[in-house]
Amino acid sequence: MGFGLNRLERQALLHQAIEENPFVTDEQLAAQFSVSVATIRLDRQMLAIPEARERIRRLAEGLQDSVRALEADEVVGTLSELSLNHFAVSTFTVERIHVFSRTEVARGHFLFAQINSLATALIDAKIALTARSELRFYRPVFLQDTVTAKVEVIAQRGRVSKCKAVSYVHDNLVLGGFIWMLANPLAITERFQSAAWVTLDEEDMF
Amino acid sequence: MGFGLNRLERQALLHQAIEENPFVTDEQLAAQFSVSVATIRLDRQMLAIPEARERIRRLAEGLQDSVRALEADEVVGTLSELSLNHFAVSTFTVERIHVFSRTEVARGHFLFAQINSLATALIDAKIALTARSELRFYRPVFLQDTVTAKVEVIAQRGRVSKCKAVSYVHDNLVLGGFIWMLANPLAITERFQSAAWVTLDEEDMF
DNA sequence: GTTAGTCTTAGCACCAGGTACTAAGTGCCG
DNA sequence: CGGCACTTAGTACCTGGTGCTAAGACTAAC
Repeated sequence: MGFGLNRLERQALLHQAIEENPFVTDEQLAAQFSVSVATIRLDRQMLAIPEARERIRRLAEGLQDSVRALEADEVVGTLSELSLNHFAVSTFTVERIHVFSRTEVARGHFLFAQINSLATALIDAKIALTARSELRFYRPVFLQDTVTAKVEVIAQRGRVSKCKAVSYVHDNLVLGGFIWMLANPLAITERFQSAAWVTLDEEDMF
Repeated sequence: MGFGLNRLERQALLHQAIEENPFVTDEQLAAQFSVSVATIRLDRQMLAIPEARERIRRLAEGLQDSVRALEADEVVGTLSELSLNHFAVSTFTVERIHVFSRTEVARGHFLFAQINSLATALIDAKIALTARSELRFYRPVFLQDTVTAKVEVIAQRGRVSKCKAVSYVHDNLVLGGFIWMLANPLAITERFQSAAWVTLDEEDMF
């Protein structure tokens, strides 16, 4: 592989190879292209491609960022309005990872996740968990669409808040229904001992 | 910070510190805990914590894996049984990214995602979309728990399948309810022109 | 053919962030 | 006081690099 290439050809392929597998070392690349390690290093320098350890570190940092973003925001989508215990609005742009590759239609659970995150942020409590949901999915959402969701508290009984949820793409209703949130469930750390949670029955779900 | 600790205290905090920031080097840790680099190395060895470069590499590899998994699978969780148009079972182990960091309780939308993915896989059609859901969340699920979900077609009218959905951790009911799936929606590519989809009304939702 | 220029290579010193091991403290406990 | 757990310093070695210089190979122009 990679014999009889001139410098420009090799550099183009080099770029590609590193993109494909960022974990590859200069030594492996040298073997792959039948040149010396020194040549690979010069090529990398010309192409401004960082060394393997740096490439790996950047990958890992990207991951770190996304994990942190998820932890920090607690919201899928970007929160644009928030009035605690009243209503909240977020927008969410559908990316490649959210769609069925064949049809470019967003998977339903991402639409649910937006609503669910929004409802979690809306409840003014240290901890808020989803207790129930009733949702209708009216229209498919496509790659690149921006979905605007609004969740609104419409009733509250004890620790349970009933919220009305809707989401739109432009003026087209995408999803609508209700989601019930439970604030500060007792004894959350006593795994599956949390009686207060389990005993919520239909009566509590107004 | 970190003065006057004995070995066990220091090792516990060390574990925590590295988990929080996997990019930290032994030198930084040594400074943080006011001990020598050698001590940190011995501690890491005892705790079987790999070196910084290895930690970073694993993070980066995990990222690659997870991106691929999401693109490849189409299913959140691992499909363990599938009888098309009849029932399907999957398991899903709750990881760090799925939980609220404070409480280590899984976010509701991941539980939904498991059910939704399973229902999508279950319907024997080129394309299947979520049309409606009614779910109760009975118990919180924690980090490291393995959730087993079953979705079962209980009725079918035209292109709509009504499915019963449940998920458990061991024998504890976590989530239960119904999800309606729409098979082969017409004109899916005509964005928001898909009349057949929008005109589904309550009548169709048996 | 010679010469100039480009491209490639080898060799060397140096670096961070380690591993693996030995030897020498240090502090506390009975 | 001895003995043991713990900590530290020091050494040699490792990988996957950087940065530099000097030398060789090839080509193209004169």
